[in-house]
Amino acid sequence: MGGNTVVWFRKGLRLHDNPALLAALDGATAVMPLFILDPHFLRPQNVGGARMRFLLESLSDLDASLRARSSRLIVLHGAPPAWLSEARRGGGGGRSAAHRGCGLTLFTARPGKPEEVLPRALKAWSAKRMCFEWCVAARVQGAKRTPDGSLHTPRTRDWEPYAQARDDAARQAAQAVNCEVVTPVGHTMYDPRAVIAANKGSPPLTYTAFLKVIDKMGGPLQPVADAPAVLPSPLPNAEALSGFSHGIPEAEALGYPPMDSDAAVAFVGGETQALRMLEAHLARTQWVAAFDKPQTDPTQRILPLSRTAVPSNPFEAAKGAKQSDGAGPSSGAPLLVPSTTGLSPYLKFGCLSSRLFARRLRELEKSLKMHTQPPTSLMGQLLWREFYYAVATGTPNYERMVGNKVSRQIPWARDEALIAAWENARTGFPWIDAAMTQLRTQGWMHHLARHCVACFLTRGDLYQSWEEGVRVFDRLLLDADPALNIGNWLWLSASAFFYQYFRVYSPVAFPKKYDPKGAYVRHFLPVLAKMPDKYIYEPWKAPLDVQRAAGCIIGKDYPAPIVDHETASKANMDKHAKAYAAHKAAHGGGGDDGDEKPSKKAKK
DNA sequence: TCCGACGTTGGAGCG
DNA sequence: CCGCTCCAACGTCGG
Repeated sequence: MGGNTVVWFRKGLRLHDNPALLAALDGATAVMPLFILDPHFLRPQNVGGARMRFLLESLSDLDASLRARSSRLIVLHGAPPAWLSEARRGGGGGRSAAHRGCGLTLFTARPGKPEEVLPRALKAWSAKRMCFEWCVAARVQGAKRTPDGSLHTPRTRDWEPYAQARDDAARQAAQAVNCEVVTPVGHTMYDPRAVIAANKGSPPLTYTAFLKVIDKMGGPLQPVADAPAVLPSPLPNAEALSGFSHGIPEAEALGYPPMDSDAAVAFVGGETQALRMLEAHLARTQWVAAFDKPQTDPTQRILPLSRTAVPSNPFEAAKGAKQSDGAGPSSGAPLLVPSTTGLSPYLKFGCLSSRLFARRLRELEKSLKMHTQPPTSLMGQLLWREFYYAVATGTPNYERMVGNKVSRQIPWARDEALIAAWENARTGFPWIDAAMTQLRTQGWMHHLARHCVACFLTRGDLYQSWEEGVRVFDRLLLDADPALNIGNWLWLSASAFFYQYFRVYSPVAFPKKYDPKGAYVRHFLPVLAKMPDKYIYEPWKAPLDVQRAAGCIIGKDYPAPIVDHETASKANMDKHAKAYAAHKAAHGGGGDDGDEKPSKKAKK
């Protein structure tokens, strides 16, 4: 063996429990840890500012950890400085251009794609082996329309998700220069392909079925390895590839506007912070033991911590601090802890290994007399992730409704104005708009808040396609992981996995249970800061003099509600019932696949 | 083939 | 504040 080896990082931005990295180290003389800033992801239409910053921070952290081990991260991109300054000036940008944080030009020429960079790099470095993490092909592309407007995504039968095409191209590039390619599974505990195989060739479609399958399979396939103490150094001047720039840029240099002040409080990217957060959570033994997902509070906010002085244990630091109900992110605001772990962004980028998390959880659970169980326990949350990965891997056209066998075919309405109102936090429902504002500024929402806004956009109120929701979440969430994001949208829209469409979240009653004084809404929608508690979730009901006193006139300072929730949700239930009946009519008599459109003549 | 229990997280009204 | 029932209405699994 021996020779020069490349470890190509995409997700998996960590040194601990990194199978691709370990495979690269085996017998290598020089190891080039490589990250390519893919222009596909440098577009605010595809990746929002908060996630781009999280990524760049994660890269800096990885670089620092590598440098402490006599190595370094080689970050290559094809953007010459002139291209970047062009980006900063902004320009077009389609429908996204008006959004905060989305003022960047749509680029037609996008140099520096991995399939351009890799052949040059492998050749220049005389690489004998390249290792990268195997990745499920579920990348979501921008929304597209058919001329008749009936479908939401292209109907090309052989349309290949982005990651699949990228990785295939990488393999070919390596083969062309006789470079061996190794692609172990590192992102999940189980190889999704093995789960599918163990279930007779198709993914399990219920959580309990999934649990049975992995029980049969035994433990996770891969052991959990520590970070290597030292790495073979990369070739000197490995970065010097003509035609490409190198180094980790600032988000501003990539054309992103300065960070929103509220965004600054949320998450700091990188493996170092991920492990720190993990330990902080595991130290709260009783909290872990009692963790019961549906009981966690969606209105708790992320702790405002300084990006330069992160407390080693935010939960200790938060002790004694009171929840602020003031408007806006005031300086010196008390620390607020999320009611969940907030580790999802770290799992998405692989700053934290799910297998390390699971192993530590299992150890802790063994030491406890009693603890909660899947699906609602913390371990249960990690297993949901595995479940969705198996479904995503085994479902062609997973990212869209048409041609997706697990998705019910629903005749969603389409109204650009409604979608835009939802996306831009202008629905007139404070709970929905506050949650969407948290998403837009911080890149994170509690799971139950996601339920509410997803139900609202789809089956609950607006009856718009879940694909529109996927698109927005995919851009704005720090933790946007297509397999999980799409799976949850299928769930919430009652298109797959969950079918009790008559259980609709009320944008008024639901948040009241957790936060009757509306502190969460007041924080994210300062315009409503002075609205009396009684009207905080339905300000349109406040008498005009109350609105005046609160300095917030509905219809002027804050939108009037774009739908009547009671009327809309009832009408939508009826539509869903008809769509289900059409499905039953089409499949009841031994019908085949789900290609046929929902029929209008469905029986009641 | 039928029937009942179950499914991570609904709302409203009642006692 | 809790636990319970009902609400028009679901599909899946197992016996």
